[in-house]
Amino acid sequence: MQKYNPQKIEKKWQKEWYSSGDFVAKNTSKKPKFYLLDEFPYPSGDGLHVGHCRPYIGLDIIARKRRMEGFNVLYPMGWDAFGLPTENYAIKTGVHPTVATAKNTKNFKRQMNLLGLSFDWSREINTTDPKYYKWTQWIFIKLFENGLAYKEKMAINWCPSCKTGLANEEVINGNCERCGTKVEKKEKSQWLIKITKYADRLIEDLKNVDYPARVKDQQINWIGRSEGINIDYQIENSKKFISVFTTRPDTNFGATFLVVAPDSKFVKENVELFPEKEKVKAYVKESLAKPEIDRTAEGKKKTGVPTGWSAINNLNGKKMPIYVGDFVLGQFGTGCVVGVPGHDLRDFEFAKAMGLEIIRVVVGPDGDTSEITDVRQVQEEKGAMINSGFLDGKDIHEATKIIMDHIVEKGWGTKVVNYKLRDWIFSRQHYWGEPIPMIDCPKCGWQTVPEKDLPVELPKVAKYQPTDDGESPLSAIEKFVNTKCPKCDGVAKRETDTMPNWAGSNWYFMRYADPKNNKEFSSEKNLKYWMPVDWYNGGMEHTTLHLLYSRFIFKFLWDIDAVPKEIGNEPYKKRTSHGIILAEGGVKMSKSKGNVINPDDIVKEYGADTLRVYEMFMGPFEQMIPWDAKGIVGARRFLEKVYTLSLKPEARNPKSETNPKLVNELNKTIKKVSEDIEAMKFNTAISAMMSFVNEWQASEIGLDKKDLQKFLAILSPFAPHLTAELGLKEKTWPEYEEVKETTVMMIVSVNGKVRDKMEMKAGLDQSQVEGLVLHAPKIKLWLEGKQVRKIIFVKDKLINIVV
RNA sequence: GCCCAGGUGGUGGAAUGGUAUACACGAAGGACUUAAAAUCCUUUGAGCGUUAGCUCAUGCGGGUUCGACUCCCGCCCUGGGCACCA
Repeated sequence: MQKYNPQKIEKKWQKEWYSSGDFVAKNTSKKPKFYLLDEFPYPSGDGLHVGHCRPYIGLDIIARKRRMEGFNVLYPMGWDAFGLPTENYAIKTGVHPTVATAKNTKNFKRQMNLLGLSFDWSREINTTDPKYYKWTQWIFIKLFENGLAYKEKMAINWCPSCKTGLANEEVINGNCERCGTKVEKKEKSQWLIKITKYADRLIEDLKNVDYPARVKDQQINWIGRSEGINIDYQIENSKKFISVFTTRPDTNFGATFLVVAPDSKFVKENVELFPEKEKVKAYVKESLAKPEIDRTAEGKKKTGVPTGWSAINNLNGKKMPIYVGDFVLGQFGTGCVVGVPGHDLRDFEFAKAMGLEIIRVVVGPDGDTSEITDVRQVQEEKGAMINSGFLDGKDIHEATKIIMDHIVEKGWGTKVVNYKLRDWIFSRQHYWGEPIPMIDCPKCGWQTVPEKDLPVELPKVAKYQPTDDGESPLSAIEKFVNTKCPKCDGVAKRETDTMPNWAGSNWYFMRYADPKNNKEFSSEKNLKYWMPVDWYNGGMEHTTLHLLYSRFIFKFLWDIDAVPKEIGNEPYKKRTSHGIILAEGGVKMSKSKGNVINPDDIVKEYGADTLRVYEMFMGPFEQMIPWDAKGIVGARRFLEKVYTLSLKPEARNPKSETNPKLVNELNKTIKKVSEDIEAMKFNTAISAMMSFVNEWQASEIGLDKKDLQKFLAILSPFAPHLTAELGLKEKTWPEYEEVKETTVMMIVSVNGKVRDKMEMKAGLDQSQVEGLVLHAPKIKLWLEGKQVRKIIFVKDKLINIVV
């Protein structure tokens, strides 16, 4: 008897597949196209661990099924290789990042091929290849030319450990996304991208894509749209106005003070004029020195100082003192809020801390109209108006509409929409990234590098170390920095900051359509054929980073006709997310904990097909799941069984015939597997095949030649090497016949409790079943002395007698 | 605090209104073997009972329904995201 030897057969078939070009997608085909994509990895020196493999295997199953269904499938892979670990490795060892990257990608590719993944390697891309990042730079230039890239001096998030600025999306709980260091505020001149201009469309167009609800929710939340009104209040004894953003103008009769943020424009412009300017200056200095996280960590404790100025409420002429307080954010709205302490928790706390007046303008729960002295009386979201002149008695929502129109009509303010989303800080002070292709001319200002001079290549340097003063290491290289102005030919300097590591992944999915094009980032013809991506899988951690950024950049390129209009303005039709694999015991796998499982070891011990089946069987694809070193043997045993049973003589004998019961089971299994793969329910697809194999093993005569082909076909996306070895010839996805059962197991219950199961002919109607059931001795026992009140009947399934 | 997902045997999980615990791991017993491994067979939610069988059990408490892991209301816990966003 031959023994299942995966190590031997897997090598053989991989060699065959990768040399034959079986997985190479064609740019023209009579077949319908299907573009399947998983996020490309950062090739770290540690190599792949088993967690990386899960999404690749899952999508590989779909890719293989689609090919069998007659699609021209594009399933590509590449490397998102700019980033800090490689740079840090270069700093430590002096090995150039290009060299380290080449070594790492080679290792990653070896590991991927070890799993038999059906990637089209003819389209392999690398974001650090100058031929690739030429186009990343080109996109930056287009953004600049269209007014969406600008340089501004501002307080940015600064990671003192990585020595670089960070985007808001890269700050997690006040810490650096990469290294966890507490982020500081630092004044720096930075390139920013106006993603906020696309905020509405990034929300609106989610309606047209098939993403999981949690992904849509998170993006919508992150963008944080709020509709409201900017009200201008005149400053007492002055011609100046102060503008305030509010979503609740209905409560404006209850406004008793104004608070401006320490870093707001209003403070910057007027600080010298404040009667209390010394107090204000001291407060501003103190609060800006605090890292943002410390400020919020102090929770609800409100601080502030009066400016000495007051503003006048247009509605009732009331004088409202203006304070500076750091619970107000400088970057949101106008950097200034109107305090309605009776109906906003934060305003209440501020009023209490400063001893300011509190006016009730909304009736509280149970009709409470008393003076507000306690936090629990602060009514925020519902109620009817009171003490508010012409709004009295109205519901707050109705009152909001009325007062908005009133304020606009009177010319006291304008309706506006604000977003939590900020413009994207695009400058990094590191070596290993795309140089920003801009030149600063003392005469002409910022100029783009002409397209013919692209790419601006990273110069060879001896020192990669980022500097403490926040300057990029490139700034020390005079040969790189000093250049000529493309406009006036005068002496000018290059931008020395590089792009964030998200830049290369903004558009990579389009490069796969045309990876070797030297004239365009991707040809119109190929984009029209392949885009949009039909199915994009990736990690939840990218929802408000890469996924949002790349949707934005795609929309921009669509707007400027860099991509054909007919492919639509969303890059990805469907998005799914995989759960990460945890180490045994449910903790994260990490090098420092020493609990990382390397797929190389698993393949060596059990074979790639076993690893593939196990990773798909462990649990739901989208769910986080711990690795179980013992559990994997179940997958191996299953494949062993398939191997042994497939080599049985009847499967080789053309005259043999499968018994009808097993044929029925096979049909049901094909149906289940076909449907489950589409829903990414790989775990239940495998359990159905396991059940089938158990039946197959138990039946005296096994599958015949034809049925064996069908079974191997549905197993092949999961265990492609094994099924190829067992002689799978079928290149199409098998069809199934709908199984009609002749007998059914009728569930008999009394008062909803199962009391018996009776086998009977299928298709009987209620009276026929009643006849059989009501006289059955077991049931009679339950009905004795009781009156039948009602009978519920579900055909071929269940009968419930209510007594 | 807000938004989202989840809570089922010893373990991973299955079942989206109709047989709760499929499939797999582990464990126990048995067969084969000089022995072990591998393989195969049996048992495996808890309790009561000699058996037939009965009762209880899907985080907790209510509700809807002939019937609820599944739907509704109120809690508790775990994970993820956001967080003084006016």
